[in-house]
Amino acid sequence: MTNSKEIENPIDYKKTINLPQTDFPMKGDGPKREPEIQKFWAENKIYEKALEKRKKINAERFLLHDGPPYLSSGNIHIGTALNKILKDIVVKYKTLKGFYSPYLPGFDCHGLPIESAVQRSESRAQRSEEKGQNKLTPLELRKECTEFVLRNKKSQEEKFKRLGVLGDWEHAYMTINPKFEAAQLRLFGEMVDKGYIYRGLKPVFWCATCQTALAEAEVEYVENYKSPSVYVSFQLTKLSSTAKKLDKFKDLKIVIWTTTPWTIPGNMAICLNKDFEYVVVKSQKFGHLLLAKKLLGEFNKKITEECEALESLQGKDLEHAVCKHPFYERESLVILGDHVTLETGTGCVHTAPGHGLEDFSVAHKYGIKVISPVDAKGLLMEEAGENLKGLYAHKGGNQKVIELLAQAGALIYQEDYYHSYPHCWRSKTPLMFRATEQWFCSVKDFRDKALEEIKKVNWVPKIGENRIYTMVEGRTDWCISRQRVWGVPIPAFYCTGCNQEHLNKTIIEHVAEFVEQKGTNVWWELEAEELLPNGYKCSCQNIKFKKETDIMDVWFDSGSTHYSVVEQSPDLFDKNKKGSPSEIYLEGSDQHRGWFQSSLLTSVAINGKAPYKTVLTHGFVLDENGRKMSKSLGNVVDPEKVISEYGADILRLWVASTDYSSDMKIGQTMLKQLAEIYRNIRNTIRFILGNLHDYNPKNTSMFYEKLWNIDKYALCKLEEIKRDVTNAFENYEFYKYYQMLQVYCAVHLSSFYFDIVKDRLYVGKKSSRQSVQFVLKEILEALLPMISPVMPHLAQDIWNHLPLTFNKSLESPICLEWITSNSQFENNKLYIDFAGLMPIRSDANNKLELLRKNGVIGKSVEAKLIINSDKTVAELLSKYKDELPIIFNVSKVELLETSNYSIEALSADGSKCPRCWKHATDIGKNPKHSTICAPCAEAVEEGKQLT
RNA sequence: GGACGAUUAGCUCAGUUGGUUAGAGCACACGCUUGAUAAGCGUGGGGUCCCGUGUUCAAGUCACGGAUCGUCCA
Repeated sequence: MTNSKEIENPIDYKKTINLPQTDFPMKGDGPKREPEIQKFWAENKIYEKALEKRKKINAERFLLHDGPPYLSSGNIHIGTALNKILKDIVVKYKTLKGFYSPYLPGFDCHGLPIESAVQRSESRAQRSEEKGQNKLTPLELRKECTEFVLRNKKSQEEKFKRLGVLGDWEHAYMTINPKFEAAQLRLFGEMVDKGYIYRGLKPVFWCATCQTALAEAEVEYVENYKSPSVYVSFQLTKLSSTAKKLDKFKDLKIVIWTTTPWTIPGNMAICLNKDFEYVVVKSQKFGHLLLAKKLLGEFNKKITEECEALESLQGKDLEHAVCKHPFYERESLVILGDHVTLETGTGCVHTAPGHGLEDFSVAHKYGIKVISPVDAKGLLMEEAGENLKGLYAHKGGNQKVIELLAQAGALIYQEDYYHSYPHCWRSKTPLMFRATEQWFCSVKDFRDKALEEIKKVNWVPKIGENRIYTMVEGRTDWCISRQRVWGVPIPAFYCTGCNQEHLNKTIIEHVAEFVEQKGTNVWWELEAEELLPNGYKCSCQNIKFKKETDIMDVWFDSGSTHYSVVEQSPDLFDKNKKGSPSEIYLEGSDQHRGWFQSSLLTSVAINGKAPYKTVLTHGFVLDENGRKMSKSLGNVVDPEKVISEYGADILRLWVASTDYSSDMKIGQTMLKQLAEIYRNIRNTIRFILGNLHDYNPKNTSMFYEKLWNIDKYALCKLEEIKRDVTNAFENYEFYKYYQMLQVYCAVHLSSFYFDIVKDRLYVGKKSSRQSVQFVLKEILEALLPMISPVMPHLAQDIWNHLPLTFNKSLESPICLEWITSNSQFENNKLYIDFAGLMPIRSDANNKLELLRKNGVIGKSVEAKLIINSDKTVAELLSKYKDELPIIFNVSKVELLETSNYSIEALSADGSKCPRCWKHATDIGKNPKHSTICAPCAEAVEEGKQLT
């Protein structure tokens, strides 16, 4: 080309500038495009490949063991989504970090809510009507439950996958898998072998009409139910040494109050509150009586007397005193309990351990026997005495007891009392608490060990430790039996001859072998003798047995997963490894009472150690105003709707953005904000991709020393972000990561570095452009793994649009390595200098804004700055003299050393260069390029030589 | 009713052993930009630090009491 030609055909300088080029779309369009990305992951086995990569190098294992969500529905709610996403973030991060971190999802399949849902279901009701029957056999019911559960599992699984959660979904564990059930039975066998399992009486809600035990969920409370309320006196026969001053009242009686007189035959104790003040009064009609001081006024009104306190003492002084039962030759012990209140009654609580839960647990502490002389039909039994035998407790029983009390001179007062009382949801009849034979796990036998283990676990947040510690410390024995059919059977047998119970490791192993082959249905399919080892005999020589009909508490199922899932899998568990099988459990804070505890108990029972090293808990998800979500309030946020509107990455970003250590809020305001942040992050990366389209690291000999100062500064800022983000992930503080990522992209990159570097990228010389590109590549390579755990779809999308020259031997950023620090990029001097330059830049912006307001300039680059400053600042500025116009985004910066610091902004000298848009006084200096400024002319000439 | 936790700008979060005028990003308003353009830049307004009492020279921060919300338990 010659000069003359150029004059004839003036160069279109627009074609000589390097504008961004990329196909990476500005919009994520998650609702539409995420499923395609997920399909890609599945088809190309990205999860498996990421694991394989770690397995090859024999990487250290990091096991997050999945707490199984309950399959009572096919839908997932926002809390479940949060939980699964948190887990996925952890697993993806640990994998990037270099661990072998498999994720095996699980599902909790048994239990009453499922059994009830199936019984209530429409199809079920319809069918039973057609068949003219209402009761399914256990096997029929179990079949329907199985179908129900499998349907829900499929549906939940799809929804979890749509969140972008990767894992071994194909082999997800279910608590109805025969292998799982067999392992659970074996774990139970170990506990039996250690003597932790025993049979005892416990009061349960009992419906006499249906003749069955009811669960909490099946109980309805009826308001204004009429009960006979009675005040009853118990003669004191022995005082404790701390109550000697009461010796003088020889006829002293304790007054109790109850609304269920039929439970008096079950009375074994009287419970006082240790802190209350109790008084002795003299009644004209009844002699010396003892009751709580605060309730004396009420009591006086009832008996229409004005009794006065003669003596007073604290509840604790009466502990271990003894009374006589009003109509049996039996003692009733005075005990203490915190559940005793001063709301109504006398402050002395009639305690029948067979007829009330609180009574039961407080009596348990004192080793008091449980008696319950009521049969399944609600009739008082022989033990209650000839007078009461055969009477229905709630009707004739009540009446007769009152009569007997009156005869014994123990009835002080009687009236009708209206209160809310539990009823059966099916028969609508009043319930009773009835002690029945139940199976227990004796927690007290290994409580101390469990408490010791709790202290060793890393609880995140820390407060979780107190929560579970006090719960385990104060818990009574674990009642593990349920009178249901949808669950794992308790594999016990009873001799039909002598009724002896048979439960031991050998029997259980024998049953477990059947179960492993055929599932727990076998318990209902086979006869007792078929399930027992050949020729099994009772010590009474009988060979006929009955099977236990109770099943295990569903918490025992999930509480066994550390053994029945983790320890059974060579992939998840290394038999030679010491310590807990799982690195981490991650669930909602309600699981302190649930899964964390049931898992801890079974694990300590058989292994003597906690099943986890770390337990991370999160709070609950509330609506935008901090209210609980409920259908009736209409404030439920459905994760599926969030996904169909914003995409899974936005939902995942929400998870990362909020501090889960307490309750979290979600709503449209937040989601819209998150969508904005997502867009900003996305466009920041789009800018990088666009400006790297021609970048080929192989052909670039760019060394750190050659970089501009602002580029070096950008790299040392990047090092800071890399370090801080890694710390945030290590501490599971994802909301800190979110804040950092957001500020980094919006402030450090978009509004600072990218904005000032555009000039060099678009119109600068090759070396200047490559200096920037070197930095952009470093930033991009750091952002990919940083984004990948939280927004994997975005990361994959970026990956798919990387310039061709990038090394893409991997298929997905999920398989990358986590960022490592580069000490070469750390530059403390630069960091400090720029910390000094930033406020000056801010002052300059203020001046430029004034100029803009006055209509003198539009873009900052149309201006020049004159900076007056003292020596120190002047030295700092002159150090970066050449880069100041770029840093301040103006055409020229003039420095003056004066005593005062001030900045002046003026319209720049010269005229606008049509190529770089800066104002210049050297336009046309290069005769070959008469219309553009000198640096542009140089850049254009350089470009020509390159082509 | 009991135990535990939360409460700083419209939203998400900082705020160190108590120490200047309580910060950031986003959102909002107003400008600029058409070479990141259904993007980008600049400037600005916005706070009863849940309420009350106390300790202190000094309280968002410490103590006590209360409110609201949430979880578990009864």
